[in-house]
Order: sequence, then C-alpha cells, then structure tokens
Amino acid sequence: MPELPEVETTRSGIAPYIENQQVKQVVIRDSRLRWPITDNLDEKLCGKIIQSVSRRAKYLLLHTTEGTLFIHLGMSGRLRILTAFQPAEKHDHVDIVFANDIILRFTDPRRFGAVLWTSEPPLQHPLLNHLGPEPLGEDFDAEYLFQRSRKRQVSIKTFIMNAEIVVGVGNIYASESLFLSAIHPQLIAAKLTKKQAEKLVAAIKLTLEKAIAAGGTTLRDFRDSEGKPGYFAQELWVYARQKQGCKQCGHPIELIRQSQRATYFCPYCQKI
DNA sequence: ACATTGACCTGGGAGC
DNA sequence: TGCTCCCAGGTCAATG
Repeated sequence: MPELPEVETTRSGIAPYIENQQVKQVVIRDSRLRWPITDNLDEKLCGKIIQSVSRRAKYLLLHTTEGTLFIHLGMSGRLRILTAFQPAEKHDHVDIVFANDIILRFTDPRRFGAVLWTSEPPLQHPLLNHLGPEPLGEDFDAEYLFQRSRKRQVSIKTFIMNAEIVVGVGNIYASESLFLSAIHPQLIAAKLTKKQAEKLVAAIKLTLEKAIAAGGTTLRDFRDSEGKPGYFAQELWVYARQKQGCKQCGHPIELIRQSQRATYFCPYCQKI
C-alpha cells in the first residue's frame, strides 16, 4: 500500500516522537513477516537512543549509535504512535516502548513488511545496496533516465517501477506521472525520447512532492502515524478512475494490466 | 544482463 | 446470509 509519499508521511509523523528517545522495551507478538524479525531484537534495541529517523526508498531507518533498525511497510504495513495504552489487536505485531512510555506500534495484516536490525552501515545491507537513486534527488535527472532506458524492452511503466532504476515510484504514482507527462504506459522504454525523459522526470518529482504535501494517498487503508488518512486521492488524475472522464479531455480513463498490475491512463492524452 | 512469472499473506467487495 | 472469486499503495527469487 505505501509508496514513497506514504512512507515519508509516516517518517515525518513518527520522528518528533521518537528521536532522542531511549528504547525501554520491545514486544514482538508475531515475527513472521516477509523475513523473520531479527532474533533477540529486544537485546539489540533496549537501552539505545534513536538518533534520527530517515528514509531510503520505501524503507524507514531508525538510527542508533550502534546499529540501525529498518522497517518496510510492505503492502499493508502501518506505524502508529500511541501516547496512551491501547490493547494490541490481531495484526499488531510489534511494539517499541520508549522510556517516556510512548509506543511505536507496527501493524501489518498481510505480513509483507519487514522489521530488521543491522549493525553495519544500513545502506550496505543487501536489501538496500542495489537500489537506484531517490526520485527527489539531484542525481535523478532526464539524462540519467534517458541513458538507463536505452535498449530496455520493457514498457516505460514497468521501467519506472523498477527500484534499480529509481526508487519509490509504486503503482499509483507510476500511472499518475505518465499521465502528467502525456506518455503512454505501454511505450517501450528504449523508445523514450530525450524530451519525454525530461517531462517524465519532472512529472515524477512533482507528483511525489504534491502527494507528500497532501499526506499521501488513502484509497482504502493507508493511515498516517496519528491514524489520519492522506488527501492526495482527490488529486489523482487517472488512478482508480477507469471508465470515468479524464479530468483534462473527458475521454474515459482506461484500465489495463501490465506485469500483473493495474495501469490507468487516458488514451487521448497519452498517445503512444 | 534482461524479461517474465510465481510466491508470499489477509481482508474486503462483487457476484451468484 | 454465505460461498467463491478476484483484487489490493511491494518486491524478491527462480526461471528462461
């Protein structure tokens, strides 16, 4: 469920509550996530102070002086700050309790998420070290995207969702960015022109920035760290709008499948 | 190296 | 009401 804007919304929501706070207790109710939660996480984390909370791709990194806890929300994961006790429910798998009694609670019905500890520099971890540039970073530019797309035979939509090319662009924002840049999602990546690369990079950055500003997109169950939904859904041009009129030209939005994922686009605004 | 597909899970909604 | 089927904001591993 969460793409970069939702993860960033979660990051900025939890950071003020847990930065510079000392971990008092770790409660693990179910360690069966995408990978088993690191053994003896309580021993590793208890007594440590969270120096800062950062984000790399869709991972949240909780830094201490002796290691880093990194968390992925998968498709249905969620982090909440509890300032008063609440009984744990069915999918509340992990609580990190701080010395001031604030609780960071990880919930994940589908258990595609991850909660892992590393004492190495986190960006060198095998799950992180192969990732492409951040979409909002300066190194993600038209020249980069154009060069990387040469000779690539996948569709441009599949291409920009490849985390080795650029991270953070998930199923919603891929369709949205392609609409904004007027590029057909089935265009072969190798056929992207330099001009289209410029428009697409700008569209990805703008879409993600606006979604972050709106607190992410809530279609069904995304909630921020305080339990509130994101408001970007009302700004979506095409996603989940099949058969409805294009907000730009009125033609019905089409729904197709690419790599087993739904893609939405306007056949009039986005010609191949 | 690149492309495609299956796998991991649970819950909700549509259709019968 | 209840059953079955399909779908879902991700991404890794296995296979050509």
